[in-house]
Amino acid sequence: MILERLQKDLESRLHAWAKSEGVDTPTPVLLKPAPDNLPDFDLSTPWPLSMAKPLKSKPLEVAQRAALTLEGIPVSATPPGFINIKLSPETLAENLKSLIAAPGDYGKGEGSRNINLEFVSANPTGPVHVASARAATLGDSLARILKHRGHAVHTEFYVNDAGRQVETLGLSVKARYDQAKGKDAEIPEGGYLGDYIKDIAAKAPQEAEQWDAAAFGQFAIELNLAGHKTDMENFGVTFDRWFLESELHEEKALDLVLKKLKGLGKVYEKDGATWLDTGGEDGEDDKDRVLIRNDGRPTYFLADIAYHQDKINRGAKELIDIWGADHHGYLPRMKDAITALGYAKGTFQAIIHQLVKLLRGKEVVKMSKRAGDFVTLRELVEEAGLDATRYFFAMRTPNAHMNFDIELAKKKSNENPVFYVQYVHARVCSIFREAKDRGVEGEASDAALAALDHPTERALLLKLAWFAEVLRGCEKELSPTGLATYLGELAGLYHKFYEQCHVLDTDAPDKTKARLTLCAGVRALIAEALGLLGVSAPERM
RNA sequence: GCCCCUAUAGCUCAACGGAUAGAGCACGCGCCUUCUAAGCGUGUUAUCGAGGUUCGAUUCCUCGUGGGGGCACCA
Repeated sequence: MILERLQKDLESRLHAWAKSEGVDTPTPVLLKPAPDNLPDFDLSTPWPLSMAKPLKSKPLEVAQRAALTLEGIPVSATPPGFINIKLSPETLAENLKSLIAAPGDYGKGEGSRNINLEFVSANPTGPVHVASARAATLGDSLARILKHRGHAVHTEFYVNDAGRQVETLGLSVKARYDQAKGKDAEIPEGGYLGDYIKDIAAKAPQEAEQWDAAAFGQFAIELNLAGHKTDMENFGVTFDRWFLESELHEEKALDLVLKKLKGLGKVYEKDGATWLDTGGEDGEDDKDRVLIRNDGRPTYFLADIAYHQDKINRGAKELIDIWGADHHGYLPRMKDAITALGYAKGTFQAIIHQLVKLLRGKEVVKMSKRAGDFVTLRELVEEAGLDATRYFFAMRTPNAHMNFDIELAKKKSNENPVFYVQYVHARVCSIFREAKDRGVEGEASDAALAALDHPTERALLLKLAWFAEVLRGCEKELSPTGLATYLGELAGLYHKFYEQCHVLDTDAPDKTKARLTLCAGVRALIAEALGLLGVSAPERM
C-alpha cells in the first residue's frame, strides 16, 4: 500500500510541475525497484527520460529540476535521467506493522469488477488429463487473486453433456459392456478406445442389461463428471458452479437466444441452415457461422452463445474464459457473438494458454482420449504432489509454450522451486518454536524496528512492500505468474538474511524482537501468497 | 496458402521501452560445536538472423528461419 500511495503522490506532484512547464499530458509515473548495483536507492522512476522531449530539455536536467519539486520525499537525480527514492526506515517499519496486524487484509484492493471466470470445462467423455492442470492452476489462482483485489469473481466449469460425443461415448461403453458379457460387439468408427471405457462398462449396474446406448452414455457422463469433481477438489480447485449444457436445452435457452439474435437482425437462412452474421464490418471473424444445421440440430456454437448469454443474465458484467491454444480459432466468432447480442466489446475475453508438450524423458507423449493414450491429472498429482504441480504451472505465463517431462516431474519433485519457498515458512516457524522455548516475549519497539538496517533486512522489508503491486500486475496480466516469481525472490532474500542475521540473540533483546517481527511478517506473507496459489505453507519440512 | 502464439544459459522458465538480462536445475570449488544444509557463498554459460523506430530495444515494427497450434453444418 505504501508504494501505491507514494506513486500517486509522486504522479500528482510531477504532473503538476510538468503542467507548470507547459506540458498538459505528461506520461504516467512508473515506480520500479532500483537495480541491485545501486544499493543507495530503493525505488526509481525513468519519468524524466520520457519527459525530456516534450519538455525540450536534457533528461538529466528534467530529473534535477523535477526532483526539486518533490520536497519531503528523499529523492535524487542520476544520469541519464532517473529519479531515485530512498524509503525511510520508519516507513518500512510502518508497512511491516500493518502486515502483521492483519495479514489477511495485506495487499487487499477495493476492486469493483464483476467477473464470471470459466475454466477447464473438460469434456466428460473421459478422465481429466494433465493438460488441464495448466488451465486449472491458472483459473483457480487468478480467481483467488482477483478476489483478494476486491473483485466479485464467480467460477464455472462448463460440462458438455449433450450432443454427438455423448452418443459416441454411449455406443463405445455399450460395446465394451456387451463384449464383457461375451456378446459380439464392435466399437463404432470414431468411438472411444481407451481402457477406461472398459472400466466404466464394468461399473454398470445389473439393470444395464436393458440399457440402450443413450442410457450407457448418460451413465458414463455421470461417472466421469463425478471423477472430474473429485480431481478438481484434490487439486485444490473449487468452482462456484458446474454448469451442464443439458440445463440450457431444458430451459429452451438456445431457442431464446436465437430469437434474440433474429430480433436483432443478425441471423439469416442459407442452404437450409441458419447462420449468424459474425464477420461484418466491425467483426473479428473471417466468415459467418452456422447456428442450426440443415438437419435441424443446433451447433455447439449456438449452445455456447446461449451459455454466455446465461452468464450475463445471472449478473456477470465481464466474461472471461480460459482456453487452450487449440481453441483460439474459436475466439473471433465468440467475440462477435457477444457483440451481436448487443454487449460492448470487451464484455467477453479469453485467456489463451499455450499447450503443454508432454514428454517421458525424450519421448513425446501423444494425448488422445479416443486412443486412450494420455496421462491423467490424478496420476500426476499423486506422484509429483499437489504443491509442486500447482507451483510449477503457476510459474509459467499463459503464453509460454512449455515442455513438461513427466519423468522429471515425478523423479525430481524435491527439486521443484516450491520447496525453496515453503522452506522459508518452515524455517521461520522453527525460529518461533525456539523463541518460545527460550521464553522470548514482547513486542518490538518502533525504534527497534526502524533500526533494522542490515542490507538483507532492508531488502526483505522492501520486498514485503511490493506485494500489493505484484498482485496488481497479476490482475493486469490475468496471470498468477508474477506472484510465483515474487515468492521465489522473497524466499531468496530470506535465506540470505537467515545466513547473515542470527535472529535469537540473548545479548540483544531489542534486536531479537525486531527480527522476530520481521520473520513474522515474512511468514504471514508467504502463507498468504502461497494460499493464493493454492499451495500449502508447512510448519515443518 | 491464411491466421494465432513463440524463439533468452546445457535444461525448464522470468524480466510495465530503462541503469551490469534474473531464478531454479545441472556442473566446479568452499561453508554445519549457535534459530532446520530442502540453505548460503563462489565460478562457468544466454537475448535465432537481418533491417527499422527510439536518447535507450530481450521488449515495439518489417522481412527471413526454426518450433507449437488453428483454419467444419466437430466439440
